[in-house]
Amino acid sequence: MRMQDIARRLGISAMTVSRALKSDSSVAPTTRAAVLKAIEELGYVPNQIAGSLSSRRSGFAAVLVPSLNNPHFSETVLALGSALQARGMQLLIGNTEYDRRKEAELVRALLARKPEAIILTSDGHDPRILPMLAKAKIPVVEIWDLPARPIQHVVGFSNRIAMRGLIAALIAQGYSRITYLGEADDADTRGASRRLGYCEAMAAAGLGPRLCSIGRPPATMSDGERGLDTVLSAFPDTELVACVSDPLAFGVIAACQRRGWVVPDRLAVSGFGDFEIARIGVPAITTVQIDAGQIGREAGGIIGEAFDALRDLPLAPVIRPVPALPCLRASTMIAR
Amino acid sequence: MRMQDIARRLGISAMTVSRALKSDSSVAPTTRAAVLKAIEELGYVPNQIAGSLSSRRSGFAAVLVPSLNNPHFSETVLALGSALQARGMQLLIGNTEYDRRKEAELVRALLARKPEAIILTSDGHDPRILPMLAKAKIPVVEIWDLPARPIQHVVGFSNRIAMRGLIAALIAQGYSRITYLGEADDADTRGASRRLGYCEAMAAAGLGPRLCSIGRPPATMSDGERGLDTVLSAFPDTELVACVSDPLAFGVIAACQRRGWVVPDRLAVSGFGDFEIARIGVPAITTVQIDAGQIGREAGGIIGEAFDALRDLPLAPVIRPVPALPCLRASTMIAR
DNA sequence: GAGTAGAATGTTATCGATAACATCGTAGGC
DNA sequence: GCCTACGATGTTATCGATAACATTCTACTC
Repeated sequence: MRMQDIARRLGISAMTVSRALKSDSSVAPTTRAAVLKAIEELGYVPNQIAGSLSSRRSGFAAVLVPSLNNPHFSETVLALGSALQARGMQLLIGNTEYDRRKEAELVRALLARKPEAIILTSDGHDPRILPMLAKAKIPVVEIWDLPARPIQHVVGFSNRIAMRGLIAALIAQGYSRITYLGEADDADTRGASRRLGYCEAMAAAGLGPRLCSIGRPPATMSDGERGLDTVLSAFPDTELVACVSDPLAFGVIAACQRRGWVVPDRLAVSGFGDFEIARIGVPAITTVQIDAGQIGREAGGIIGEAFDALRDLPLAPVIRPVPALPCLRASTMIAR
Repeated sequence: MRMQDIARRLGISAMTVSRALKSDSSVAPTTRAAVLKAIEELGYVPNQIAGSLSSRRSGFAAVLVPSLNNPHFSETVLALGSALQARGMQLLIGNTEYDRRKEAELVRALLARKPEAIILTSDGHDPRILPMLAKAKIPVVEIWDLPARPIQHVVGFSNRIAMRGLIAALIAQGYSRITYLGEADDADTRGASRRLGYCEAMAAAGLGPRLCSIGRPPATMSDGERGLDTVLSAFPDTELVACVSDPLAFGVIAACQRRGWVVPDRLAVSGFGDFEIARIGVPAITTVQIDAGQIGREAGGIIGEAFDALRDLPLAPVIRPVPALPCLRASTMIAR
């Protein structure tokens, strides 16, 4: 069924049907009512593919995340989706699985759908995506990090500085034998940045780095459970395990509890990200607070601004930092 | 840039370029190589919107889930995405937020994109979506429940029977003062089914229902933390709190631990879904095991079969039950 | 060497909506 | 009462790829 069919049924032209469906055009109220009624009765659903081709507006925005299982990214995607829905846009989600090559393939596949904006979870990108993005001439927003050479707009925070701040705060609490537990894969630059931040904070305090790694990103609770052994065999005198993320930290704590160890008395543990589990779990987990929803909302806002800006006068690149501050909780609160 | 431009550059026709891009057509190897080279050099990205309109194949499948934050649904979506990617299809994700009206709107919006299949998270549907789905003439798969009147294909399990089985197993363990804690909203039929299963199991043992509710779906860990008070004020003699989901159960356990209560000695707790947290948390949580990934993979498989089946001879409706069995763990293991 | 099969490529029409321009009619100003 | 302006609607061309059919041209058969 096409617009033509609706039109013929009412003795009008397809164009009038088209106009009746987009509320801004000038159509007589009675005509519009008749069109909407006919559409309802016939169960007509417009073909947006044809509409997109003709109007050169796909109604899509594309977002690439490394993982959907991570509650943080899903929350960002959720907030972004809501923000864009207000502008009548659908979100196309691509899952890179922390794989740079996969990201490049997805960028190509998604650009073929002519998105009107694209959101990348900042990470080391395959250089080949840059010309493709440039040619697409659409707003690009990188989220979840502050890249050294931004492509265009950015909403995020420095994973390095945030982790450095957390470790510095913990050192200030009196900890010194702090061991870092992260993922094995360096393609995940967010993980690598956090590790670097840890190293810097340790160095600033005159301490050497104590690095362990387990599993591949994203780090899971199960990785944390196994990770405790790794940490203890490499650095038996560890006082505090600084984990790359909250789920990993939770796993380490669970492993401690299975051994009958009290956290933080026997071993302290910190995470990153302020997942719900960090607030609710017992003990509550010391972490870096990130508002994943805010990142999505801000990114949606920037895309809105970019659309509102004149086409010929594109919006100047926006770099919008979001807070990422240490939050000390019971898992590292020890009287000394 | 269009195919025309590539073609002109090589002195061939656009059609040949089109054929070179889809490997099955007959194009001379040298021609194909030249085309691919030119495309690479020029950074040409085909316009899939035009392609879809012409070929009447959108390359999309649409999936509707009540929530993306729920690790279960995101895992299903992930597995589904991988299964469909193998067939070169992209996944369009819609978030219903447990809202039937929203679901209906999304179905309409997504059908306008001409998906080649649609996956619904089974729930009470708005009746208006049925004619729209019928008209779309595409495979429809309902997942995560066994609806009484399936639309077409189904991959899921009976939430009612699964919960009934879990409660029966717990009663067999010696528990009798079992209080149910779920969400307040009945629009979430999966939650309502689980509650019904609880009631049936209690009735079968000659016990009356003890029902509490907290928050709106999806139940969070925070809801669980607050829920303990609700349960105790309504049924102070409760021995076991049967929660509608694992995160809720985790919250209840956390609240117990904050009170210094030992789970399960002072109060036992059960969940539903076998989330990672149920396995890793201490104590491990008694639950109903569901393989969320399997649901996605099976759904993808059915869609594949439906495509392979002749267009005129559509695949007969497939009802594929997945296991959902009780898994007794430490959170209810008490010597009696 | 005529005939034919089939590989390689070109031509034309089409998918279904919408942009851009054209037309018609009527209300209101002078 | 004529003219203008604009509201309401129609017509035509177009978006960019691909299906379907047409056309070459080569290689091989008998």
